[in-house]
Amino acid sequence: MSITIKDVARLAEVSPSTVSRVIADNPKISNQTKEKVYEAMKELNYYPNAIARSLANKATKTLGLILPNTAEDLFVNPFFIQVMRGISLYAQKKGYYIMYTYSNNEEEEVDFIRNFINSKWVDGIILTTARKNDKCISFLNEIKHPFVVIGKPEKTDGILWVDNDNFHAMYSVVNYLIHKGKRKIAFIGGSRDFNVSINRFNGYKSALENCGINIDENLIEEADFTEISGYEAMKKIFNYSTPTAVVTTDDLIAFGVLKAIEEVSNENISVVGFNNIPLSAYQTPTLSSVDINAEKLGYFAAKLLIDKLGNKKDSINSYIVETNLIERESTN
Amino acid sequence: MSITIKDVARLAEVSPSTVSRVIADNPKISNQTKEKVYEAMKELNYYPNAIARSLANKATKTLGLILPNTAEDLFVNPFFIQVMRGISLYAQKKGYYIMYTYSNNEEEEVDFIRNFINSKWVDGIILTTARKNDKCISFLNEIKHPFVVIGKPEKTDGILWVDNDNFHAMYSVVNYLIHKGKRKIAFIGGSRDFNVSINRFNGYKSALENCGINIDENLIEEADFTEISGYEAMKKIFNYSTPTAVVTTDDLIAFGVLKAIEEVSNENISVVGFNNIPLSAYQTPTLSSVDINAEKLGYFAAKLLIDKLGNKKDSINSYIVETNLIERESTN
DNA sequence: ATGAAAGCGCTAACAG
DNA sequence: CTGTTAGCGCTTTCAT
Repeated sequence: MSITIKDVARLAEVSPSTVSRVIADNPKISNQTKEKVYEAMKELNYYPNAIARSLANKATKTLGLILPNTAEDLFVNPFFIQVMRGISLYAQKKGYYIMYTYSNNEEEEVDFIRNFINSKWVDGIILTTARKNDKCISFLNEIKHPFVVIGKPEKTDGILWVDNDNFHAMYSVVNYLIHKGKRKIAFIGGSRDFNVSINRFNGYKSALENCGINIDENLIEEADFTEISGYEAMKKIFNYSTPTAVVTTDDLIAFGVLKAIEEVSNENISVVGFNNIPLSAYQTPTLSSVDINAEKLGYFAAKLLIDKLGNKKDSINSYIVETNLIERESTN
Repeated sequence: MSITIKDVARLAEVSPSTVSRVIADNPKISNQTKEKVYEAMKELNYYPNAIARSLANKATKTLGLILPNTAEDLFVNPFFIQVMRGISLYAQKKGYYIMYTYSNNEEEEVDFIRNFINSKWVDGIILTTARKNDKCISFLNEIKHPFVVIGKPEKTDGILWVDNDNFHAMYSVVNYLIHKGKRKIAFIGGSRDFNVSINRFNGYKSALENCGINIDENLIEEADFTEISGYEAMKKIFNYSTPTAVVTTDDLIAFGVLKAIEEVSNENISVVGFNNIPLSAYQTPTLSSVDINAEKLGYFAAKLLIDKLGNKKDSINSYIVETNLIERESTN
């Protein structure tokens, strides 16, 4: 009942293959017949059937997006929505579609990926996080299916990825604090299971070393991505000594730090968060935080993958997205 | 190079159609041959090609999700992420896939919908908002393509929709405040372009009327979904008089109200927000707010649509998702 | 530059 | 219960 290529062909008095060529904008079709065909398409209100095209082309122009369900801060942190929007922006430009899926754990993620690929639904996969020893990455790498990772994977050979320069971002923050006269700077970071955490920690260390400040292990704590955990980590540090500044790898952690500081009512301790979630502008004091430009991360992830799928042979295989320190009251 | 149904057929020594029937779990296939076929599939590591199935079935088992790009609170309000998760939950259960798309305005939304449908990508559409005089709804209604709306549409005949009982939710809030002894209750609502706003306003009116309290037009203001706008609306009300409570249709508006109240430092004015976004727990005072259960909205939207697509003839065509007032300091 | 025909992988009458 | 056959709508050699 749908109008097909045949109907158009009949009306335009050409063969179906000619119509197909017009759709694909094949150069060796005379402008004259092109016109005829376009008119017929318009008259019949014809739209190509994407499924049929996909079957014949063995490509769907669809990307599969793997979203984690676990991230506790999924609702507080607009990271994923921003990433999705960035992806969508580039994908739409290039006529690509996005399918998303949530999974509960790494195993399930691999299952979804396998399903996406085996059923031939997607041409490529976008992973929204890079874990230590990531099963999704190794799986995709093994079967050699096109994919891109948001976050820097451990081994990067031949893998597409986008990320902030987390080392540099933290390095800059610490440097900035040092130049404000702070020398006793504590570090409270997230789990070392995530490559981000490690990279940020290294940035912290290098900045200190570079200024000839000794690393004090007692000023370094690990926390999970919650406020309470940040609070406790700060308490621990206070038990040892009082730093003049605290850098963290996540805003929620920083919120807890602010709370702990409030209790000792010391107004001279600077605090910096990471991710610049909306809540940070609402803390007292308002929290300075590093904006990671999540939308751009998504945009370039899509670009990398789509360009690769388009067989641009010489295409680059990674992007670094810049970060910006948003200065607020907590670093005044 | 992919393994197809034919390869399986050959190995299992049956015809392709038999294999197809096994995939579709057709009841009239002997268990014996079923086993044979399953073994062959396993041995060959066969997976059905979803595209080919879709073409033959004239159905993709895919839903199209229309996300707005305009919503200013997209990043502050986890509404959409929660809705997406709810949708995904039910869809995965039923073997459905989700494609999402962002659009910049109503026109563009209609374009995306048309494209989704004409290209035959999706079996049904999920709209995440119901506007006054909604073009997407009327378009979909016209072409009679299956869809579901999150939010109650103006005319509901034959349309699938899920929503909170916004009338009742606001009615309850106002009632609750009255029983706390408040009688001079102001209302600051969002644009009447959204059906939600209208319904909530009606709930407000009814609750007052029901308790024999006269509606005072000077205590009623409209605001857009921003803090500043809420602040100004509250200022306007203060110019006229000082209410004992303020109900709003959005947390951001309520934030502005809190700020205006803080300036006159009156601690006896109760304030209630709507949506219960994470930020509300971080205000001073912490903001009481109505939780709308966004994930459930998504879940039931998917259920409604998928069940309909499954031709469950007697299936219901709307769901009401409950709301909960989360009491915090602002109503103490 | 254009047409004929085979095929992408699966499904669904129809026949037996 | 199972096989044969003809599509689903589009693309793509291979001719001409």
